Parts: sequence; C-alpha cells; structure tokens
Amino acid sequence: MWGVAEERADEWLERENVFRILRGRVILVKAKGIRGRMGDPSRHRQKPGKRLLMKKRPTIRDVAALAGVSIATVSKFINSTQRFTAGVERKIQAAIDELEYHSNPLARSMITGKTGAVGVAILDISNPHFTNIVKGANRVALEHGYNLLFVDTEESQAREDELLIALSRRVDGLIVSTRMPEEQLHRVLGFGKPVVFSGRPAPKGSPSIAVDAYAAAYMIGELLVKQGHRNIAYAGFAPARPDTERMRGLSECLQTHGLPLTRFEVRGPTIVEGEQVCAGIVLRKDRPDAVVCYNDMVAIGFMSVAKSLGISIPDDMSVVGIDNIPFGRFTSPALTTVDTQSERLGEEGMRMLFREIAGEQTSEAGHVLIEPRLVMRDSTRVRHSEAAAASIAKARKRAR
Amino acid sequence: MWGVAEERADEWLERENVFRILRGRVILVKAKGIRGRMGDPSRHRQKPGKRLLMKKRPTIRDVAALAGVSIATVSKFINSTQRFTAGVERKIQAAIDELEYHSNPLARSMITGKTGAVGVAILDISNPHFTNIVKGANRVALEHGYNLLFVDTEESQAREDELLIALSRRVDGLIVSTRMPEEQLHRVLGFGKPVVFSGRPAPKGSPSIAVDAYAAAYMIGELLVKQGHRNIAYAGFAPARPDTERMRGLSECLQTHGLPLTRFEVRGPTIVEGEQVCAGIVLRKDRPDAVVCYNDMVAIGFMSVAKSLGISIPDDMSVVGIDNIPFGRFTSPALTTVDTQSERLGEEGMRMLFREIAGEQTSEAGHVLIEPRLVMRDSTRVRHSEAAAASIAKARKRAR
DNA sequence: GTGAAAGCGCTAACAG
DNA sequence: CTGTTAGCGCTTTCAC
Repeated sequence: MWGVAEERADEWLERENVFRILRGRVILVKAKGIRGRMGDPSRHRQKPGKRLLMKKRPTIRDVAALAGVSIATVSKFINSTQRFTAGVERKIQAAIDELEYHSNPLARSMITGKTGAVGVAILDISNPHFTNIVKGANRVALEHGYNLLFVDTEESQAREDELLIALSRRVDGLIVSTRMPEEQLHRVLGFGKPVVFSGRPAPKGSPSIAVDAYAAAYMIGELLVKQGHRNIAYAGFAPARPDTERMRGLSECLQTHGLPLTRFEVRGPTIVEGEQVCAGIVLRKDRPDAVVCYNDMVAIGFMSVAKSLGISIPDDMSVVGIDNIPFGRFTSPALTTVDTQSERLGEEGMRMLFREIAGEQTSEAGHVLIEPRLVMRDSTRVRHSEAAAASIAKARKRAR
Repeated sequence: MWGVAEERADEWLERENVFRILRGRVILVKAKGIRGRMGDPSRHRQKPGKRLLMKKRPTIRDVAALAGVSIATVSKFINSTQRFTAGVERKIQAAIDELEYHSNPLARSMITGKTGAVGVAILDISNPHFTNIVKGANRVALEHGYNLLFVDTEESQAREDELLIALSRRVDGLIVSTRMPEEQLHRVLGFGKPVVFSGRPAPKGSPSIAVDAYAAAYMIGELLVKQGHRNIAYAGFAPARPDTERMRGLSECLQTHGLPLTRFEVRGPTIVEGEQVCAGIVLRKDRPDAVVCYNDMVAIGFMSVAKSLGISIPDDMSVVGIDNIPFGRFTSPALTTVDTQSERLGEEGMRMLFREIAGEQTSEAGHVLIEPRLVMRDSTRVRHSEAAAASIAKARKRAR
C-alpha cells in the first residue's frame, strides 16, 4: 500500500512574488509583493533599521540634565539605594519617561562586578533531556530576575574552552555540563565564577548536581530481573559521564542475581545512533531478551529499527530507556524508562548556583543527587517465570 | 495484562549517605559519603569557591606592567589592530599566557558598543520547533564568533517587555518570536538594536523570516483532497501568529474544491492540549475524516487520545501535523506533516541578523519565506475514490 | 612603532 | 538630602 514510505512532495503549489529559500539559497522570485506583505521596494532606500540605530540611547547624564539634578542622584534613584524629596523623584521619573531611558547593564556590571545574568553550558539542546534542564534553569533564573545565557558545546566541541571562558565573563555564575576530562575541570573553576557542574560530580570543593545514575540503572536491572529477563544487554555511550555509573548500577544489580550483562556501544546519545546499533544486537544468534539503552533517544531509534526488522517489542524483546523525555509516552510501544527529572535538575542546579552566588556556603554544597523514578510503560513485559509476575504484582500494589 | 498502565515505582532500592532531592525538598540522608564521593564535611569550612573568587582576574594593566609596555600597546596587540616589533609581541604574549589573561568583554563592549552576543527570544523552548530554531541560530552565531543569549518568554509572559529590553541591552541584535500585537512591535524596534522577527511578518522596514504558513496549509489541503477526504477539520490555535495563515491556506484550498472546513480550538500548541481537544472532535456525530492540527505537538496528543477512544488512525480518520519535529517519525502511526525547517529558519534568521548588524541593507531585507515541504507518513490514507488514488500515485511518481 | 590621555556609562564613597 | 570625585577595564585618537 502506498503512504507507508516517507517522501517529500515539493512544488505542489504555484506561488509567486516571494523571497524564498530554495535549495539552500535565498532567492528573489519576482518582486511584486505577495498579499501586500512585501511592500514597495522604495523602503529599502530608507535604510530600515539604520535610522533607528542612529537615535542614540539616552544616558544617565541626559536624564540628570533634563531633571536638573546630578547624575549621582539619578543613579541612586534608579537603584533605589536612596530616597529623595517627592519633587525631585517626580522630576527624575518624568525625565526617565520622556527619554525612555533604560540604564546600561554593561556599564553597571563593570562597576558592581555583577552582570545580572547566569549561564548554562549544555551538550546538545536538541536532546530533550538538556532542553528540559534549560527550561528549569531558565525558570529559576527569571524568578531571580536574571537573564540566561546559553552555550551548546556540541556545536563546537573544539572551542569548548573558549566558549566557556567567554560565557563565564558575561555571567555571575554558570551551570556546566561537559565531557571534559576530570583533570581539566579545575580550569573551569579557575574562571573565578561560581560554578555548578551538572551531570557529574564536581572536583572537591565545588557543588554539582546529577541524577543518581547508579540508582537509575539499578532500578532498571531490578525491574528486568523481576520480569524474568535473563539475557540482558546495555547499549552504552562511554564518552558520556553518566555512562560509567549506569553501567555499574546495572551490572552490580545483575551480578547480585547471578546474571551476566553484555555491553554494546553507541556512538552518540541520539536517535540515529540507536538506529545504527540495533541490527548488531537483535540479529545476533544469542539475542538478548532485554536491552537497556543509554537514554530514551537511543531507545527510540532502537525500537524503530527493531520493529522494521520484524522484532516485536516487548514480545520478542524488552527495551528500556533513561531520561523519560516527553515523547517516550507516544512511541509504539510506549517506552519504559527512568525519569531523570531533567527540568528539576535544571531548577535545583540553578538554585544551588544562586546560593553559591549569594555566598551561602551551606552544608548542602557537595554532590546533590536527584532521585530517579521508574516509569513503567509497554516496552517491557514479563517473561517466563510466574513467580516474577507475582512479585511484580505485589510491587505494583505497594506503589499505589 | 499488567505493564500497560503507566506508573512510578520509587524506593525499590535502599541507598544511603546521599543528599537526595525527595518530594521536592533537598534533604540530607545520613552524612557519611557514598562511594567516596561526598568527601569529608571539613571542606565546607574552606568556603569552597570563595577562595577562588578572591583571586582577582588580571587586567590589561597587569599584562602591560609585566610585559613592560603601555596598556595601549597591549590593547592594540590583543585586537590585532596593529603589529609591533617581534620582541614586544613576544613579551606581551608571554605576559598574557603567564597571567592567563582574558580581556573583559564588558569593558570592551562599553566602548565599542558591540557586545559580541546575539539574542534569541522564543515562546517555549520545550517545543522542538523552537528548540531547533535555537539550535540553528546558535550554530550561525558561533560561526560568527558570537555568544547566544536566550529568553523563553513563555516562562514569564507578563514580563515579556522587560525581558526583551534587558536582552536587547546585552546583545548586538536579536531574533524575536512573539505573540505581541502588531501595534506594539514598534517598541521592540525602539530598542535601537537590529531585530529580525521570526514566525511573522515584521512592521515595514524590518526584516523577518517565517515559514510560508499559507503554503504549508495549502499543501496539506491539496493532499487531503486528493486522498479523497471530504469532511476536514482544523484544530487551530488562534493566539499564535501563523494560525491565521494556516487557516487561510487550508480554507482557500478547500474552497477551491468546494469543500467546507470545520474549525476547532486548542488552548495551546502542546501535546496536552491536543489530548484535550480530541474527544470533542472524534466523538461528534459528524466526525471529520481528516483533522489538521495546529502543529505536531497537538497532533501527537490528538492521535494518542483518538487511539484510546478506539479510533483507528488513519483508517477511521487521517491526522496531519505541522512542523516535522523529529519525533513525528516515531509515533504510531508515523505522523504525516509539513516540514517547516525550523533549524534552517534559525540559521537563516541569524544570517539575516548578522547582515543587518553589518549594516548591509541588501535588497533581501523584507519578509523572507521559507519553503515548507510535505512529509508523507502513515497518519493519512486514501479514502473511497479510485480516481483520487490514481492521481496520488501519479504525484508520487513525479516526486521521485 | 609606542605611549599618554581622554573617555564609554555608570556606581560608590565621601563631602557638603 | 544632594553633589563631587574617582574610577571599573578597556579602546582610541593623537602626539612623540
């Protein structure tokens, strides 16, 4: 039947008079304007934007002059560091309003040493795990009246150092996710700004926050064992920090039950790599009856290819992810995973950062672990053993 | 069978000696350190971080002193605005290396008026459409040696103005997505910084970039009609800018074919709202044979609930999304959608912004439209008419 | 080629 | 209460 294949159908429609981006280039297709939007070409002669740029922004001096007071007075008024007589305050406010004055944060920062911004460096904004960290971090930053700067280091790994340095100089503190080797982390601390490391333990003396990867993996191991799986594989991603802990949690758990663990490697924590690794796992003669994926992205790619190889999940094989990205609910089958509470990670990380910025050296500094939670859906199922099923049923009841 | 229901199973594992975040609070569970990571409590007395903050960063003056030259010389050397005798350059470089000097971008910005950063204001980083815009924008920004600042306005709609102002003062230009009424956009332009509006046409004189929403919707209309659908619904989200164009594209297309369009409203461009709106559409006696969703998120939610209501997609009903978010491939059935090329939108938008920053007023300024592409997957199918099927088959052949 | 001096826009003592 | 003064760290003429 048609419709199953994925394809693109361009050019179904004839349109015109539009600047289009076609085959990677911006080209002008005719020049008459479409639905009145393009406007007449004459406006280009106006140097749009330029005109606006010309209008110099008013400075504190302009305000002071217009209000007939000194700039110091204006400064104090703006920062509400001092009250003045009603008349003066009214005049200043009027001047500010009239000039539409807004203070220049850069100038202020230079003196105060505070920037009013915090930074987040993450590995890949496309990964919902990191997206949610940013979301959470941003929320808390805004609550504190701070702006958020962000750097996606994946985009330019070679320049990670440079990027972090540049970022650090623009902010009052940063949250950093990095695969940088342990021995180089001190460089980040050397920036002289408060730092919270995320996703890995920090060097002694600095705070960090991460999900308890060991526990997450251990939970998954327990689940799979209780469900009766006996031949379990882990599709890991060694370069990532949490990989070690996940591997250890899983293997220690299985070891407790006298079960082996087979390890496979993906080349990235992505859907594509999950797709790549799949065949090598499901087509081997000793096919695992369950595979734990480095994260949900890998699991999604894995399940997709498995399906196309005629492997039924969970009937032929169980699949588990890690992270609980929002879309895991909508795969087919819905993905069993462990919730790493990414958004909360971002929120708590930012709170820690603000505590550090405020100079509070509470006893909480250190490595904060976020508790993972098992999210059971349909990509795993009970195998063989009746006993296992019963035990799980009990667990479910307890969980309510 | 068990395993179908989604549930969380906490506390399967007994762990200890960890700072955990449990039930929303950070609590300390014992204090002995886990696997050697927590370290001894004594380090808290060291005021970690504080010590590092003490170490003042070297300034250009320090470098000049150490190198035995004037600060002006150092400045010119750093900015490569002038060459010096080899000996001098070597000494300066040595001093820089020894002190690990990095120039303070804030101080530089104050003088040059350039910040070396660009800003992106988006509506919701959780929406993969925007995530990809940021991804693309960030890539281009980095290529140009710029940092990216970002603001998620959804997080604080009430403060949108304030956020944009603060952002604008820290950057050399910004890309703005906003639902702000037309008549308020001039305020954004009033910031005096180059702006590219994304997702909507800009006021006269400023550049903007968007996917051609009209074309996208028109394409979908054509597809559905050719597939033989006769009772088509649109689950729109009126507050969003592209909604109008999508609605218009769809209805004009259907009108051409003498077909009606029924409109429904979602209360947000999210999965949850797609779930909410579903029942009201599929349970009405005159059930549509196809529903076009405001975006992929809505479509995903919609399909999920439809399935649970016993509606088979695409057999009972076709569903189409817009955006082509990465996860649309992995829903069940895979989602037919229109690719809005979000990442490219971000890239091109940033390129436009840099052109504007550079002061190039090319003839390209204006409203740039990105060409959408139909992505046919499995959530739509041919209905009834043999003729339609044949015509589609021909279209497919042409598309190859 | 190199350096002295004048600020960028603002804050933070300290005077008055 | 209000103003004066001295910079923050850097760039940028303009002399030497």
